[in-house]
Amino acid sequence: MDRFADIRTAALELFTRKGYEATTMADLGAAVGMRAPSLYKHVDSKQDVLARIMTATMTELLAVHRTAVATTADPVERLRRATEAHVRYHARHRLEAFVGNREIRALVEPHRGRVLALRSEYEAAFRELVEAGVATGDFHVASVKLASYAILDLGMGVAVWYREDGEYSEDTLVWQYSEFALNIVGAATRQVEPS
Amino acid sequence: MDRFADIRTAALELFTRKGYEATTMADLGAAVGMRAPSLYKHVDSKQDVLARIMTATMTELLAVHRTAVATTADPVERLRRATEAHVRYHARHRLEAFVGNREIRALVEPHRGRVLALRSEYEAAFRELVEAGVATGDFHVASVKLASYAILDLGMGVAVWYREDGEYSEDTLVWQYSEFALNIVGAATRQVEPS
DNA sequence: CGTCACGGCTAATGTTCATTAGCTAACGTG
DNA sequence: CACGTTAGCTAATGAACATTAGCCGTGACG
Repeated sequence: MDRFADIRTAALELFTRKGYEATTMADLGAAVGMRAPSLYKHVDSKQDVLARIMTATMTELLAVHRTAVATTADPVERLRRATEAHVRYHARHRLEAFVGNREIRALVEPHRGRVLALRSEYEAAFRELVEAGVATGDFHVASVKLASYAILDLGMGVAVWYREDGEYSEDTLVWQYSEFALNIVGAATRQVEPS
Repeated sequence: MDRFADIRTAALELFTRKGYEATTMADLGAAVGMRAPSLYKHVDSKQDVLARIMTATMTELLAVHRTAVATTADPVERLRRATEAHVRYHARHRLEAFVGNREIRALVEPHRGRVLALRSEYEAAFRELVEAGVATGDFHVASVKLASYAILDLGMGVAVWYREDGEYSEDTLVWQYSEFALNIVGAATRQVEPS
């Protein structure tokens, strides 16, 4: 079986719980049942593990975003789907998203630059989504940039506190947060009674 | 002059930029113009620096929150003021807020427990604010917890990207984000034309 | 049945740190 | 003008860590 997949999974958990710097190769080895030096049969370096996780994550996130907005032109629906994809990814892949957001500092060039570029691209995509809705008069915001940042930040938050076995199903969460996003841009479609 | 204040300031910048683990006592010393060992004339340990920063920050945040909601009983106004205080604090003390949010992992007991308790208290306060508005019918949310998390997350986001010399004044930001918060709980008071 | 690559191990290396020891210059106080 | 205290320094200490070297059992394949 692919030992690298195990290492990657263990690294996700450790990087999330202790952080990249505080995670030792011995920790990582122990988590997959081997000694630190043996890890080097599967990865180039600790930095390599982080870099692979982070680039894959950002690429994936960008991909789900593109898929989400691919099949409709309506600004409201585009933003809804993009937010759904955003929140769903941050819930379903919360460790990846968590590490991806928090450990950019630990990433070294050239990986750092690449990941930051992907992230800018992702942010720009949301900004354009909001802009489009403003242009059609569907959205009403004082600042496109602030509104899109706010929506993006919601996803990051989810990655921090969401638990698969927690109080909320992924769908409940996704649906609720999309509503929040539409509320933020002033495109509320319906009001919900308290539960 | 109080050398500790300088050290604290330098530590804030370094912990934000590189992270606690990646910051060395030599870095910190260099930032205030002394060698690493000399720092120990002013602080007990590296952990001590972090602990002092984090407890002070959480205590302060709780204090501004209490002041913000102290003088009105109207749920809408209470949430608005709490959000304003929240966002304003995260903008004005962005380094403190950033470190306070991100370095809990690096904090060791008993500080960690204390800071987490303060944070729970803060979160609970927001939850109660939303709950009160739902009770009076001013707010309309499917889940009090999700809505209050979403609002709290907005502040965290601000601490990440806000720059004092950036595009937005503190007031613009605070005002906009409070609007977002009220939108999130379905208590929108006005719509704003695009800028 | 030999052999070779794979994937593990222990031991060693060299570095980086936080922190401690112990020295000293400056300075305020009597 | 002694003198102790403050706040800096260099040197030392001891631990932790990423990574490399080199060894060995196992199992696939000829």
